[in-house]
Amino acid sequence: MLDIKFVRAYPEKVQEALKKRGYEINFEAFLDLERERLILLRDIEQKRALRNSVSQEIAQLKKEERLEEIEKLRIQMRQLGEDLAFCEEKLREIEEKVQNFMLLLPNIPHESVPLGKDENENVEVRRWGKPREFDFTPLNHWDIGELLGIIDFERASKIAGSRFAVMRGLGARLERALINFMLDHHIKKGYVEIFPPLLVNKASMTGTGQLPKFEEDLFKTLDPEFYLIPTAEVPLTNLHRDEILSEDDLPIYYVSYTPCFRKEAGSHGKDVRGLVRQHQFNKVELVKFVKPEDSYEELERLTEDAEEILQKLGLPYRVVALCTGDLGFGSAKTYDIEVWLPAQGRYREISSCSNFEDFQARRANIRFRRRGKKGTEFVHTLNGSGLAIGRTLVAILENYQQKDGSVIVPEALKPYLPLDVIK
RNA sequence: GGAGAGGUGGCCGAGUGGCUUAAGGCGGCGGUCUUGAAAACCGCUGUAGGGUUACACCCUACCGGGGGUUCAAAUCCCUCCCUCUCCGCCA
Repeated sequence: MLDIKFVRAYPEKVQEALKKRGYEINFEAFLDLERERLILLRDIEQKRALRNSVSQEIAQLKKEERLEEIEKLRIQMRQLGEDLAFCEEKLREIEEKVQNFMLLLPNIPHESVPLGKDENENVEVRRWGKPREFDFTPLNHWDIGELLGIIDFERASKIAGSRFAVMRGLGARLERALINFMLDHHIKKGYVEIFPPLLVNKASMTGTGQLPKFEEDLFKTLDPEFYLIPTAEVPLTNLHRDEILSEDDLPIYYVSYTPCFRKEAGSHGKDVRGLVRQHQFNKVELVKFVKPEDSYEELERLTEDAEEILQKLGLPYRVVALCTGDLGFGSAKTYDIEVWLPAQGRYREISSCSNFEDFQARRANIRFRRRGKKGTEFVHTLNGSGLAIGRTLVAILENYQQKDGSVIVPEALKPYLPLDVIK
């Protein structure tokens, strides 16, 4: 959420910034509501002040047993109370409208974010590794997986449906090896491992920005009502919801392996085959809580931490800075890491690292107090995949495949999967 | 699923209708003392919104959420949520 005082004071600045993201927002109705809200608020507070002082007076008169005077004041105050109740109801309605408007405003992009209208205008920042030259036509990962008997899509669709996979034998072990390899890497870099609940409440989903705008992407349970997490970002960021941290607690680094659940509504026809787009997938996620002045430096380091996984695995990749039009709802700046997939002949997203600045912190009410200073400030939150497990597995199968259909196990993974080849 | 207890400021914890603008403690900040630190002592210290150039001052709200009774609610009533304990069931 944006700072309402800022939006109120500089609506044209906010409008202009959001235009860069492709949002055309009219602030007139909002500004009218805000004006009305403040007038009403002042009126209500004055009435409350009057009631409070008269109540004090009544207490005093009661001691002196001046009953007729009390009765007179009571009648007046009953009248005021009814008036107040009416005004308060009206204020509630206005506040709800204002709140709904604010919750639907996306974050303002950082000044360093390239201008652009969609993913075609993202800017490549750097490349690592050289795509391997094949002396045969590389297979798709789903063909490799089926040939090796390590991924079973057919039975997955029988027991669950489309966009699910069964990992079998060495496929399951490879998945597990990748999880442990990534977790250990990040723990060494100073992240604290968390294993959180995979079902969360509505307040948590609102805190990180999935709700109210993206309800249709989420799986939900009935009775009792819970949401399945679409990413560990949700429980991790909400760990400190409604907390006031001390300056000495920061920065906080968390790493977490969790399954993630997404409806993938609106992606019909995209990536229908293979592991790239699933309703359930595993991911290792990084989340940081930092002081505002450090957040852009922390974004660079978080992105590097994710990149190092690909470097260790010897998988070629590139880093792109998302342009204003492709930026996620709550993000002020995002780097995507894209891994090379030889069968598709292109780079595909495997990680997305974002600085939310105080956007999530304001929604989730995550603050900190500076040593020796009065008052509180919102922390900055960041997160990034480090990495998506399924897509990493795809990249390994495709990049390390051999002519005979077997797949070489990358050196860095051998402590976790003590084999030379998967065959 | 059944029975019971409880949710109060950064933390602990008192408070059952009006001198509560929430006692007291811990923590934090400042000071005295000290070569320095600790201890001791003294003072200050909740969050948010509005009025304001102003974290000076004034007002309002906030004691799990929502609603109600009342001139007045942390306190009484209703309702929902959450936590803990015991029993039952269970990986």
